[in-house]
Amino acid sequence: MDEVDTAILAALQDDARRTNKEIAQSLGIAPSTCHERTRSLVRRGVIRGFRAEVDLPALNRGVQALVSVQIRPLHRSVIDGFQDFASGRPEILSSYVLAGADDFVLHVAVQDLDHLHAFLVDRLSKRKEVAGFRTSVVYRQARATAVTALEAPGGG
Amino acid sequence: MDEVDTAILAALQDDARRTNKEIAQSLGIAPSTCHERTRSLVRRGVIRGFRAEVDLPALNRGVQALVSVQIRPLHRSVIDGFQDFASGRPEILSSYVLAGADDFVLHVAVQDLDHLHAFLVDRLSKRKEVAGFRTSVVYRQARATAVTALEAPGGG
DNA sequence: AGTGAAACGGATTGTGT
DNA sequence: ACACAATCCGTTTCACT
Repeated sequence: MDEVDTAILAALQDDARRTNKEIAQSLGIAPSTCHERTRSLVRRGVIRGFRAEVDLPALNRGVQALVSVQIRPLHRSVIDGFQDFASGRPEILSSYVLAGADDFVLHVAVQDLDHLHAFLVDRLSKRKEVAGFRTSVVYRQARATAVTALEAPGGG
Repeated sequence: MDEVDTAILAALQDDARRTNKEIAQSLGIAPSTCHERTRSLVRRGVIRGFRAEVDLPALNRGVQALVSVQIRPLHRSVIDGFQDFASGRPEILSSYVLAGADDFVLHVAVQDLDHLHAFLVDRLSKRKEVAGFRTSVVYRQARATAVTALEAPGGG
């Protein structure tokens, strides 16, 4: 992970369709070099994949919320079962399994507040393992443009 | 957003480097048709962009956490200022502005627990507007493979 | 809006330095 | 690691339906 790798990674996180030629030129290296570096990043697993990013409002998902959920009993089978449930629900973008007071956080995106309420009371509350939950509507979200490598844990 | 648009969207969310030819073939349509559909999705803003997805452990970011933060006073300028701070910190992947008891949730990814602690006590606690925070370490995360459109709010 | 074909350009590979 | 060149293949455009 030198400077060139980092720059390529930043470029592809910003726009995965940027051509190899363009990136090479912007970095002042040969296209063949840039190409091999990019292949290496994929081969080493630094790049997990290339994905299209969708606009949630355009898909009738103008309302987002983070839902903190407590699960009981806190057994592996129950946790796995709830995560399977979460993976199967179209409303849920991602789910986090946590340490601490909350066992799960669900990132949901739905049409409007009515549908959020319906999801919470008709779907989530119906689950036997759900001991409680707390909902926070998302006003705004900001994401890092490019995720960069941090210093090695030992070498920092 | 008909069936073809949805299928193209799903394919590109799964792998943005899938070729137009491949997608067209899998859907049983002509490459030129598929190409125009994809262009339309981008033009209409349904596709916000194409991004490389990175592997956090490969970038020395093996520890993730969600940090709920309370901010005071709750003025626009303070909220915007804190969000700017969040956008500038390399540890932070994304930040959410919320309704409810928590004003912010920060999704952070750092090398290890030592660095998480250091970020919390050296960076976050130092901010005057931070009235309190609660940290949940992430054990696991699951993301939806493809985000699909939901029924229109009025027509459902 | 969809199709087929033709032109264009970048990806990919191999060779040599 | 870099540069060059040559092939391959997908993208892109266009005329037609």
